[in-house]
Amino acid sequence: MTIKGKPTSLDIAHLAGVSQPTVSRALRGSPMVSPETRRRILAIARELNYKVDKNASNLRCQQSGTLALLFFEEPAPDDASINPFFLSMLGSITRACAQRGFDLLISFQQLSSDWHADYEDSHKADGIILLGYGDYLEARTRLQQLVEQGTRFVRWGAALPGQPGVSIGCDNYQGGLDVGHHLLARGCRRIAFLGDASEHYPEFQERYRGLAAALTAAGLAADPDLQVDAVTTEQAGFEAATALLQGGAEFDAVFAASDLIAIGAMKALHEHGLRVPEDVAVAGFDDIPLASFVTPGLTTVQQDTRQAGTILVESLLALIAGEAAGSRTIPARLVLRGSTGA
Amino acid sequence: MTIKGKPTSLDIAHLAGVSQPTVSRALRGSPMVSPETRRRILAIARELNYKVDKNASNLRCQQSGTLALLFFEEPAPDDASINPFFLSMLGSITRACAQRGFDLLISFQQLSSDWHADYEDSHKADGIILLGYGDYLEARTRLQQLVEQGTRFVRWGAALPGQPGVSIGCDNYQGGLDVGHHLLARGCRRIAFLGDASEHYPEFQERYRGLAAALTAAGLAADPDLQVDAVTTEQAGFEAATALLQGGAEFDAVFAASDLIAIGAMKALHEHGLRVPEDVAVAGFDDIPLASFVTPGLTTVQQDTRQAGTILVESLLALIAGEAAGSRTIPARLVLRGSTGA
DNA sequence: CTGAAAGCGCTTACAG
DNA sequence: CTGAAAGCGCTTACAG
Repeated sequence: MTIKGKPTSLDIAHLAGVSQPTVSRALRGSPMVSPETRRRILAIARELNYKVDKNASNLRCQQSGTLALLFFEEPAPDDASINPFFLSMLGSITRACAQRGFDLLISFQQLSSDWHADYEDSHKADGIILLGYGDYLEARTRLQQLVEQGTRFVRWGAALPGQPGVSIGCDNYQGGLDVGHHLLARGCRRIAFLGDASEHYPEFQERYRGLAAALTAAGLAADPDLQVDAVTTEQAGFEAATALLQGGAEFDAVFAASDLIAIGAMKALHEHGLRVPEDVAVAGFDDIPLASFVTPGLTTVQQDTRQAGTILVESLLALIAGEAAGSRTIPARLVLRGSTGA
Repeated sequence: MTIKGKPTSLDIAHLAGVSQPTVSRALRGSPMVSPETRRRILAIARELNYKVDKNASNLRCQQSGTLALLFFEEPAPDDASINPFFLSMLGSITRACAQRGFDLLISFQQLSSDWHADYEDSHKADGIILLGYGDYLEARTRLQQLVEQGTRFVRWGAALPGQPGVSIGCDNYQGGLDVGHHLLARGCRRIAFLGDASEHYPEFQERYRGLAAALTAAGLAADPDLQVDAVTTEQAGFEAATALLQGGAEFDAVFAASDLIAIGAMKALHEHGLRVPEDVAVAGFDDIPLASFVTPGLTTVQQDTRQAGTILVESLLALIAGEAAGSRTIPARLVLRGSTGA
């Protein structure tokens, strides 16, 4: 007997001399199949390289065994500009999905496009993971829509009160506080902050608040002139630091809202003949792989991406299973390297 | 009329007072539907936020509208160690898929695991894109299996004669040649190569061959003692350069098989008190985003990831459509920066 | 322990 | 231009 095209469970059934449902049961490990029958079926299935058709089983079961990962980044002109931190998250999310037998569908979406719930509505995914340092105030409306439509989703971001849906994020405030304390302990007094510190970017805002709290505790105040907006790219960090230098601002340290910003800032400092850390100490946030490989190594705040990915996936699976899942904050950890003289 | 759960085409049909197939036709833009009927159906569909159930339509049409992207990297202990170059490819592949209305399923696989054709056999994907600097000789057997099973796939890699399946790669030989010529023109005579140069890694081997050809053309010879194996990580580059330095090797330039290796090597040189480019010139390969942001900027060979992603997707879609598709090589472009004194 | 039956939500000939 | 019918390949009550 020759089978044209991919084998189906009916083909296996004919070959094994049983009914098609029995094949299905055997393949799914149902206890209601005799060991002998199961063995025969599995052997044939293996020989034919049979794989259950996911479209059929998903249709029947009304679920997909797939999660969708959506990046909602600022419109980026070039493909290469994905933040390495998120790519590290991507790795751990992929792994967490695989461990639980879920596939991962990914998509890089503009904040502006009309993706909301598309993946779930079309049954392509059972739930959605949102990742990205986008403008929170713009994203908020869409998150609200998702909640109203009953879409299952979790997002990586500042886990603050009053947000729609489930957010998993690290303790940005504590991280900023730690960096502030550290820089102050190294003798820095005028600490510039590179990154948006408004409610548009709650994570950066929290980091800035942590820094400001450290300054206040030391009897100092955060100087608004030393805060320069920057999105999360080396280029933005380079430009922000350059602007600060050309504006004649005086500072002895830079706390960048992300490592990419910090690396761009270090380049600008270098080009202006300033030494790191002798003239200006620099600290970042994220601990991307390259943070330890720039010269000098970059002091930064590590976010545990492995843990983050696991929690994101587990929280989403809980939502899908109809269980409760709340927002959570994971710890941040200061990592000392040469850029602050450590 | 209230609908429980997600609306189906049958719900729309009832509401519009037509049959269910007519709804399907209208939604798919069939010309065999009167404008008036179509308008009514589309309005209702929009209002109910109806989306075609992909599982059902895929089952019916026997295709998935999805491509699978599989990374087959060396077993990596930590999630963060994905080569930024591939992540850049990931971005362009995602975009190319989206433009053509295909979804992208991704998976990070070990070379050792038993994924071959799993995605396609289970109808989860119509075809597979393979990405990774794995050991080619190990991968080869699996590629051969894929070809035999009739799986549609394309891979990024050295497009050399005699390989199973379709390979898309850049002109590694020309890139290595360009780097060699450039370093020689800067006065370098003893050029170390960091990276495996055996047939296990044909891309690296080609880069090395290019370098060797440049040396030969200048009346010099490649010194085997100056070639040190290294996989594509900063750590490996750091270790390879350190080994070279501690072994007392004399060299005035380093050509790293990838930017990550180069960045690790630069750190090692720095720690040994050697200046780049004054004491040792350094060049890499890939032009990852950070290459321009390390200090000094890294001279490297750019592979056009946008074009690569587009060609990979187009070639795969051609295979899926039953058309012929062959291996292709895309140009490499030397990018000069401070690390070679440019 | 196994089989006959129904049905998941679509798409596509086949009639009219 | 539209509808009735069949069927994609599964899974899961329901009988026995």
